[in-house]
Amino acid sequence: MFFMTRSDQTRGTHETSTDPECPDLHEVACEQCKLHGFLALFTEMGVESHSIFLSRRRPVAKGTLLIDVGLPFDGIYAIKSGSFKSYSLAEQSGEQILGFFLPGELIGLDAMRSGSYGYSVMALEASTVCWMPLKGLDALGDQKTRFQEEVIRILVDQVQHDQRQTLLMGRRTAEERLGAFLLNLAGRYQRHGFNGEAFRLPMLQIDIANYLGLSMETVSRTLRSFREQELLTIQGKKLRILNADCLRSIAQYC
Amino acid sequence: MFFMTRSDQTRGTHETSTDPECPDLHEVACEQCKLHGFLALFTEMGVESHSIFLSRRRPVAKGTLLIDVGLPFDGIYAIKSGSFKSYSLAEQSGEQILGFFLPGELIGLDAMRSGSYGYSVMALEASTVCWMPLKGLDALGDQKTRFQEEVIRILVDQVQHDQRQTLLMGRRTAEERLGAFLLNLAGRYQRHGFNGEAFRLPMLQIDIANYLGLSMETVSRTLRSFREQELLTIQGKKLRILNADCLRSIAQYC
DNA sequence: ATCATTTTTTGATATTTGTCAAAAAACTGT
DNA sequence: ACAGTTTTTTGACAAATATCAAAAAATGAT
Repeated sequence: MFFMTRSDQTRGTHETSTDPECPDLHEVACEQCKLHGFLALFTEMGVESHSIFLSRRRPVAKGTLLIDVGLPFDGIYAIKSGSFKSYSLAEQSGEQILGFFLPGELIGLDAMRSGSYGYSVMALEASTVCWMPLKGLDALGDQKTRFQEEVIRILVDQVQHDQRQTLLMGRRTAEERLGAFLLNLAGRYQRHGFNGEAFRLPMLQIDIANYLGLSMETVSRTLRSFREQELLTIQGKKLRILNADCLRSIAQYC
Repeated sequence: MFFMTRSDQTRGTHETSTDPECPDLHEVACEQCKLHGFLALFTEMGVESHSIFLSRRRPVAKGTLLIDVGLPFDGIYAIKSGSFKSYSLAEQSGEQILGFFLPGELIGLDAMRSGSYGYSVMALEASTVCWMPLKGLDALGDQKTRFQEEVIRILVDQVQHDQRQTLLMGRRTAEERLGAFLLNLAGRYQRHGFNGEAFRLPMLQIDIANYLGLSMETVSRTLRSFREQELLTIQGKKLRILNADCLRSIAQYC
């Protein structure tokens, strides 16, 4: 009671040193990026096909729209560093968060078929992306098959991710949802070569709440409860998972 | 108050005639089935490739496992008639419903990559399926490209469906979830050539509850509320949507 | 560093939903 | 048609979460 307040234990002020193992900005190596499978393929295919799919690096400032709903499909984006949220605007309830994107992940492949993007995508922080126009596929001839295999691989991964996500959202309690959400982020960071125990939580709590179908206040209170159970610590936007096993048992499916 | 009870208005006994427009069993025409795109492709390709993908009709009794978790991938199934649920078994909370499958829909394409099915699939009623072994793809040579385009098309559809589903699950209230669930089913029936206003609800309410992360009792009470608002009627397993606009405004995103 | 703005936290209260128990209704097989 | 079983419905109450209002903390700009 008189030793330390919870605040002293778990939340840093701007003077407190932050977690040294947690990077200030996540930047994925090209080898860890989902675009890499494509690129490796093009290298094998030779220069001419590679030129069709020229990938260009581009910075995106915080709050900028990378994709606006309804824009014609012009290719896919890979996140090099930073993070994004995708959302749609519903008449009645305003913005609805559809998902978050982390370094190494692809945006927009699902718009290939309909021909236009069905959502908007905004940078949550200063970020960089690589862009791949995906035009002139037919010029590849029979090598197109290899390309398609890669597309199928990625789509199947995405189907599995989305289904796990649906499961997550079906969970009842705020603890289950938020726990599963954090473990989901941890797994995605780890899959791309980052520390899955200490990472940035780049989105606002109000966006997490919107995404998980909870109120902002419940997200805040549940995070406090996790801190009090010593499952994790939060310093600013930096999160450290202290007891992943326990968090997993709370989240139930991950 | 003394005219009719709600029960008289909206629920039939076994003597009451059921909705004539709602079929007792949904059976999709081959032209409406997602497998049809494949089949059309094989016809174009000639007999030899068609023989690789020989599709066989097969009845499945109620309660039978079509797929058991962990079984090696041996092809995809298309539902000709009836319905199925997919589920996984979690240590702690038992069965977790992952989704429902209706006539015209495909099961198992996402297991192509991992090589084994990640869930079990059980018939909710007496059903028939078509099976396509998906082996010997390489023998197709450069026609494989056409096949893969079809796979991509289906996977993209599935990604979009799953993302809409995730959205559904993120909705807070029981009315929003159940309304969105029913409209989702309606859309899927309609897409395969059935009446989207009067259709069977082949699954148990307890399975709907499990899937939506609600209690069985809340599902029952919410359906009653929908009946009292004259948004729909239910006679046994037969559902009729009376006021889709209002249901849509309750469900918010559909 | 300071001030204005945004974001998070906290408390009090209302609403929604889950849980438990029991009754009613629907389904199943004979 | 009947009896046993499963499924759905209902009521009472407990638990979880939303909402509203206000304070505290963090962030951003000058």
